[in-house]
Amino acid sequence: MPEAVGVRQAQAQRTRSGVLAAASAVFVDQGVQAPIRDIAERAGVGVGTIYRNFPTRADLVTAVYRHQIDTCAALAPRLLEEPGSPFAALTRWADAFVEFLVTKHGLGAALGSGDPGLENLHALMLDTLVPACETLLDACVDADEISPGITAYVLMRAIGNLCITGPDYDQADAKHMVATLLDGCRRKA
Amino acid sequence: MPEAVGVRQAQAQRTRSGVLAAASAVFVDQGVQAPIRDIAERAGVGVGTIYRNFPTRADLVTAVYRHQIDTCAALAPRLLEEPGSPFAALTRWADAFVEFLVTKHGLGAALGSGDPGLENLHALMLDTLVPACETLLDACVDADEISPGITAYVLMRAIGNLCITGPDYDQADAKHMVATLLDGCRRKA
Amino acid sequence: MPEAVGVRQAQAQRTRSGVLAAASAVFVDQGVQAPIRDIAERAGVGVGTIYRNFPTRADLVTAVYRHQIDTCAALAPRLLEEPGSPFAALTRWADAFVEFLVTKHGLGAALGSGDPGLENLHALMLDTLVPACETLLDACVDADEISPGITAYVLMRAIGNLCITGPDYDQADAKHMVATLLDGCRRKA
Amino acid sequence: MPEAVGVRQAQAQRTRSGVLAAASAVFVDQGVQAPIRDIAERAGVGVGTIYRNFPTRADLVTAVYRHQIDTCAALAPRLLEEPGSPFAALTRWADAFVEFLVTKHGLGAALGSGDPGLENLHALMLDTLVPACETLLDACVDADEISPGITAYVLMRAIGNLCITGPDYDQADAKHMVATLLDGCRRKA
DNA sequence: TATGAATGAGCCTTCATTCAT
DNA sequence: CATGAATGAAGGCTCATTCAT
Repeated sequence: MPEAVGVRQAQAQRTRSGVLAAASAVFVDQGVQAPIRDIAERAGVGVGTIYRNFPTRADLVTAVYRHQIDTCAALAPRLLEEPGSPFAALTRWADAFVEFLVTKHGLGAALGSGDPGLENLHALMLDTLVPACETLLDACVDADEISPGITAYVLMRAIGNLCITGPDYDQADAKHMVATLLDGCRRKA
Repeated sequence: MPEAVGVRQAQAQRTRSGVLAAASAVFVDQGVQAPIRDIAERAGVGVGTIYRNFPTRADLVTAVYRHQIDTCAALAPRLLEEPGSPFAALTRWADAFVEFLVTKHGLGAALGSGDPGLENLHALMLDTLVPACETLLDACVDADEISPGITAYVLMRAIGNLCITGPDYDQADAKHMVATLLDGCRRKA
Repeated sequence: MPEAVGVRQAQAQRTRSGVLAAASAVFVDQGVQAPIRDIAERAGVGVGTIYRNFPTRADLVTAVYRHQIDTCAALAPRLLEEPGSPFAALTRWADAFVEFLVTKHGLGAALGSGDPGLENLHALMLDTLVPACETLLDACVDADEISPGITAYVLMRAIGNLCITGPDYDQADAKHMVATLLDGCRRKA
Repeated sequence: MPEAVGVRQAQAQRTRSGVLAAASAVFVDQGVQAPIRDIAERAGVGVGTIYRNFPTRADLVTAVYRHQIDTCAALAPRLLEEPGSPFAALTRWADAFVEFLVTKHGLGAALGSGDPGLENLHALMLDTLVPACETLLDACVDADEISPGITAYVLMRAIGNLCITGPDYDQADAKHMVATLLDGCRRKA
């Protein structure tokens, strides 16, 4: 009964997706440290199901953000191909990255926390976003728009940190500061 | 027996100091959310002693950092009086602030976490550091060195966030990014 | 596997019952303020199991006594239907109520303590026992056997208080005093 | 220096009185289980002073109420000497006892709790109030106003229990129930 | 004698994690 | 595979009690 297997796989996939959607929602409400049980309840599954699919919290966090990270990474080459200076492309890419971060409560803090167990999210960023950012940075350096000496990783980490918002430091402030930081990277004439 | 009272007060003061030293050390190791018990053990006292001296965790955190915050605030007017541009003074003050933050693991994260209960540390910063920073910013604006539109509070929050270090993003990186951010604040000619 | 679910539910029900039995026993020994841990140990379960089934102490206390309270309430109409005067029915109902109270060390005290958190036990009594007692009292008043002016609630509180036993004031004394109180309620010819 | 000793003794006595006054006030506010520290603070002394004067909580509770208990006991013979029936004297004495109990939050509950450690308060009542009550009861029996078979101790315990008040069972209700109980003790014609 | 800082046992509560069904 | 009941470690906080001064 090969169909039966397919049905079962499809069901399993649906369960996984449901968990991811629930986790995403709960992370926005409560941050990435939310109790596993809350996520299970929101997803309408047992906690065991979450542990089966995502043995560690970091696995879950990573899976939740993987798609958006991939999307963000894929944006870089497209921006470079568009007309305009490489620095403009970098700026627009940073906008997208910031947009991603500020809409996810606690993710920035999680990234910056050095929390072991979130290392694979860290690794995911290194593997996908950093290379994407690097192409943009390299293009800027080649165009003599920014000084060399700023690595993609450090820049992204800095941007990530700037996106940790709070009561008196909101998303607009974060965007403003990121823009200011990029401006500071610019090669002066 | 006035001496006896003095002896007891001195002993109590020593205990208090020991707790503060232990807390400071534990905060570096584990962050400001470290279990009270750990701090008590490090200080060689019972948990009750901690609660007696610092009824809430925020009281303890605040006490640990108050002296350094005050010192940092007092630096601002002195830097302004020295020869050199206001922007140079701002840069040097930021250096001191960064130095303060990066040597305290987790403080930046704590400040940025919006954690209720850390509100009075927040308040302490607002009350002492923000005015200090404001005098520097105002001087820079007056000297037409930076554009208006950046508030002291937001700038400090941004600097604070940039000082959340971790593996692959160390103190040197933080300083570099802060310098870059300040450079981005500069009025272009 | 519908049986599997049934098995699990049955097991959970057995656990719940075990907790209730343990709690009942511990309440007799130590009163309703006994540590949750003691109850968990007596039941042979972890504290988490108690909290899962009974989020608050009041939930546990209420559950322990609910069955007996219901039984006691259901007795009132049956006694009224039996031959004999309404006052005799009231007396016999009070006997049953006293029997219930004196076998539960500390319940009377708990009811009389005004302890917040035991409000729903209080409410349970108001909702079930007070109406039961009221029907008896009303019948007595209608039969001109007792003077109006005594409310069911106050009478039950008084009976409850009289059932707080101790050394030198045992169950027999409590019953004697309750009988005397009821006698005092009687309309004199 | 015999005067010096006298001065010191007088000072010690004043301290003791202050503690008793503070304890009395705190007991009314918080019940007899109030933290020792609260009493010490209200008295303006250190906790050690309380422990020195009253090694156990029961010692303190007992001392607080001793004077009032003595006063209440002394009332019995005076009431008997006044014109009127012995039962009227008993009623008036019960009124005084109730008045004493209901104005002391938690004392009734404490008396009824069987709490070991409050045994000496218990003993104090046995030694002073029970004999006083006994003379009244005996006089009533002699006058054929109440049936024998009710002991002074049990009656007082019952009255004490009836004085455990709460939100919906106030002092007036307690007095009413005590009067009803006494009425129930009365010999019927 | 008086003080009150210090101690630490004890209770409460949450939640990550396991595992029998 | 999914479930969710059960577990118990972990951390918070209070307060009775001791003892050096």
